[in-house]
Amino acid sequence: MTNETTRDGARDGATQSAVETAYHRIRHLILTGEMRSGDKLLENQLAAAIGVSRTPIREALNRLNAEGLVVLERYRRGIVADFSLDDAVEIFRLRAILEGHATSRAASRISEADLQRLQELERVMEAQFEELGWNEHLEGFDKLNAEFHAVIAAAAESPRLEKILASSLELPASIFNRYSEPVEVRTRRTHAQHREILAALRARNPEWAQAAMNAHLFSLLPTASGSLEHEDGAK
Amino acid sequence: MTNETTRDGARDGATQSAVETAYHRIRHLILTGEMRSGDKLLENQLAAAIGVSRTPIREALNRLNAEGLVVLERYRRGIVADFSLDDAVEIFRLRAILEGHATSRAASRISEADLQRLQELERVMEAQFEELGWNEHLEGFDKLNAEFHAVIAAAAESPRLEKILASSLELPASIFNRYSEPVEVRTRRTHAQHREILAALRARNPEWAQAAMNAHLFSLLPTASGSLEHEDGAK
DNA sequence: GACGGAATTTTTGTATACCTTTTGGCGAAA
DNA sequence: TTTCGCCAAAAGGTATACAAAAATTCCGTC
Repeated sequence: MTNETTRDGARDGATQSAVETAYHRIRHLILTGEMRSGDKLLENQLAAAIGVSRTPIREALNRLNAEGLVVLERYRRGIVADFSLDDAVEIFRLRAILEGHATSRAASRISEADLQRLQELERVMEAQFEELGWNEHLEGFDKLNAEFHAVIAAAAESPRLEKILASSLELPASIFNRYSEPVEVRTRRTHAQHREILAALRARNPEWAQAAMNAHLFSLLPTASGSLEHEDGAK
Repeated sequence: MTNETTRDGARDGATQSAVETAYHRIRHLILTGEMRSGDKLLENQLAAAIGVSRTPIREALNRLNAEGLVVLERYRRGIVADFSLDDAVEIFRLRAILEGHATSRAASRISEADLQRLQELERVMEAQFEELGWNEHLEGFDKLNAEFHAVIAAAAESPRLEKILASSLELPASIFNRYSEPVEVRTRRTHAQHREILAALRARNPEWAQAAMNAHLFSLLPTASGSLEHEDGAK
């Protein structure tokens, strides 16, 4: 029962702590949609599934609670947070403000190496899209896209800003896809916008970079007309 | 030694949890300057002082770590975070951006009751200042001022924005006073600025309100010339 | 059959015990 | 005297035990 690692993907050199393991595992479950809004998060169950005791599970849940991904109430079972359309809009609005600011700062600070990295990331994203088509490229895309934005956030050289963007303004991909335009519509535009952001950073033009990032994020901003046809029978 | 409450100010009706107690107590120690940057936060010691076990202490320290007030490293003793001038500038810049946005939103949403509350808060702040003078009014001022800003943040009706402002962009008062202009210079101006923000909110003018809040915060933004004469022997 | 409430089970909150790692000191060798 | 390394003490990390609250079940009553 209590062998150390039941099965894991994150087994690098330095053994990571039990709470890190638990945190990333649970977070992944939520962000990928394997656990859906309202699902119960039972400490014992999670502890057994991940192979650690309740203590690190509780610590992980508290972090996720602070990040807004789970809802904890005293003596009540934790549940996966629910994201309404309003929540999605709020998150994108705040992302636009903060990531726009970050991009502006990055324009005058980013290193040549980071610019190369951004270009490489975008190149791979577009190549995967050409190769795999609309839907199959999504799994790889999310990861690469996250790093694209993370590189820019880091280049802003504002640690608190970086942390807020990374931890307080996340949205599960499933929720995002529910409220946003369908992939087919937004993919090509996203690539064009990424290229423009990159160009603005290369030009070291803060205003342009900020505006391009804002345009990118606001174009993704969920609308009531997002994709009403989805309506599956879950509810 | 281990009686439940050695001494406390937060003893309301509903018994609050041990971690809440610990969190608020430790946070207060840091924000008021009773514990200074670099001071060691030993779990056993805090547990004994507050009268709970290590478990809630650890939870509280983790929250404070996420908020940036303490620094935790695996297997290392926690310490009170150090705030450089750059940190203070960063915090004020982000506060200006986010609180400006919040004030803009508040202008078109704030209730009459909240406007009354803001006016009352400002009235008391000014009265205490007139009565007590430059320095003695400070303890009361910090609390009232915090509520003034909190009321506006709440009126923006953006829960994540409110949470970020309340938890990720705090600065210990002692640090603030170290880097900012001396009280005598800023107090009267602060009151005038508060009145202007209130007027802009009353006028329900988002641009004005945002600009007034920005002016308020940027005027407080620490500068290298802040108060260089302090130079005590700590360093 | 539906409703209400008490007993039981489940689940979370806190304390404590145990393990791993760091920290600091002491002594030997250079 | 300094430095290195080892050992003991201290501190954090995790597991487990116990307490308190909530969720659920099971009856009895209407």
